[in-house]
Amino acid sequence: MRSTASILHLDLDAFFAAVEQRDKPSLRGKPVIVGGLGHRGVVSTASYEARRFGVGSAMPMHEARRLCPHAAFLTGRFGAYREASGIVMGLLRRLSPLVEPLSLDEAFVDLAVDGRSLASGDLAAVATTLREDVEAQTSGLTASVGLGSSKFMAKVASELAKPNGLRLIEPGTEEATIRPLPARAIPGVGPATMERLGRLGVKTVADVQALSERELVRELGKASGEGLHRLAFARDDRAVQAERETKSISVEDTFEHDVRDRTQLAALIERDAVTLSERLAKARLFARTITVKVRLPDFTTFTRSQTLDGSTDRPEVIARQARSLVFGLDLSEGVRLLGVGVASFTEVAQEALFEPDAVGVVVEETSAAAQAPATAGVRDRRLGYAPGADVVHETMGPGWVWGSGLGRVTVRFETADTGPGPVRTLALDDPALRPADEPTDASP
DNA sequence: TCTGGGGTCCTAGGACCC
DNA sequence: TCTGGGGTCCTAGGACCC
Repeated sequence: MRSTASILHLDLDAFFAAVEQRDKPSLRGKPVIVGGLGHRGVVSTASYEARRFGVGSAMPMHEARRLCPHAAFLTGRFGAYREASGIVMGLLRRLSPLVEPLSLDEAFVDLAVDGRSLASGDLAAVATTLREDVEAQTSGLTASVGLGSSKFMAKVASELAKPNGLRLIEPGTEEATIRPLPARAIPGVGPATMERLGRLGVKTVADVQALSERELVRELGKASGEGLHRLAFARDDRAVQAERETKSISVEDTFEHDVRDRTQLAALIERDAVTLSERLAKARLFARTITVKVRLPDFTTFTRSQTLDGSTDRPEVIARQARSLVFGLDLSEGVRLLGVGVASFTEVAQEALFEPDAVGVVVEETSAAAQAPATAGVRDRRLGYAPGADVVHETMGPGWVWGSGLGRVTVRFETADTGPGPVRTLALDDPALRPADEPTDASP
C-alpha cells in the first residue's frame, strides 16, 4: 500500500457482448449472450440487458435460455475481441510501461513508475481521459476504471464504478471503504472459502477482521489464512507485474457427446499435441512435463502428469506421453472432457537420448494425425456458420449469421457502420456466401 | 439435458539425498 | 529405547480468477 492512489484497474464493460452490440447494430439495447451454444455450453458474457433477467457468467447455457429466451445467443468472435483488447492495452501502455493484463478485458497499470507519482487530481484526470480514449478508439466500448493505493483497492474501485464509471478510493479511506463489503470482495475468497467462513458467521469484510490470523490459518491453511488476514485490513503490497513468464500451456475439450472410442481419443490427443507443439514453438519454449486431464460422464475428474528427463516441443513426444497417461485410466464409462497440457519449461530443447521416439514411431503417429483434420475440418466449416459469425456475400456484402439448419443459413446484413440491416435466408452451400476471415491476431 | 476453457497458486504425501 | 531432520522434486487434487 502506498500514499497515493496511483494503481489503476481497468475493466471493459460486458466486453464480449459489447463488441457484438457494436458490430451488430440490430442488437444494441437488447439482451445478448455470448458463450458455448452446444447443450453443454456455459455463458461467457451477458450484456447488461440480459443480466436484468438473471443471466450471468459461467451459467449453464440451457439455464440462460430458460431465463431469457428472447436474447440473441452468439458464439464468441475472439479475433474481434483480441483486436479491441489490443487497442485498449496500447492506450494503457501510453500511460506507463508497467501494465499487467489479467485477461482480454482487464488490466492493472502502475502510474507511479520511477518513484514519480501524480497528485490525486491529476490521477483522476488521467483516468477520465483514458476512458474517453477507450470509447473513441474502440468505436464505442466503455470501460470502468478504478484508482487506489494497491491492486486490491484499484480493483474494488473499478467494481464500485461499474458500469461505465470512474472511482478513486482516497488514500486513508481504504479500510473504511471495504469494511461493509461482502467477504467475497476479497481476492482469493471464492465459493469454497465463503462456505467455510460462513460457518464461522462471516458475511462481511468487517467480520473477517474480527477473526484472528491464527483462526484464519487454522481454517484455511497458511498461505490463504495469512493472505486473507492482511487483505481484510487493506494491507496489500503486491506489485504490478508487466512481464509474467508462462508456466503452463494447455488445451481441453468438452465433447458434445461422451467419447468411448479409443481410436477417436487417440486422434484427439494427437490433434491437441499438435496444437500444443505449435504454441510451444511460437513461445520458443520446450516442455519437460506432460499433463492430461480426463473428465468422466459423472464429472469425476482425473489429472495425470509425467516429467521427462529431457524437454521437447515435438508433437509426437507429447502425444506419446499423453496417450500412455490417458489410456492408463479406466475409460469404460466414456470421456466427457479430454485435456492435454505442458509445463516445466526450458528455453532450449533437451531431447532425452535413448527414448524410443525415432523414425518408426513418428511415421505411425503421422498417419494417426491424418485422421484429425477430418474432424477439425468439419468443425471449422460449421464454426463459419455458427450464430454470430461474420460472413460476406458477393452482392449483399458483409453480415453475420443469425442461425442455420436444414440446409439454410439466415444472415443479417449489417456492420458497425451501417445501422440495422436486412435479414436474408440463403442456402448453406450458396457459392456467393462465405465465412469472413477473422481479423488477424496482431500479437507475435 | 446440470456444470467451458485457459490459466495460477497452494497443499500434502512420497521419493530421494545429504 | 523400533525410524532425526531438512531440502528438493514430483504427482494429484482443489480453489480461485477471468
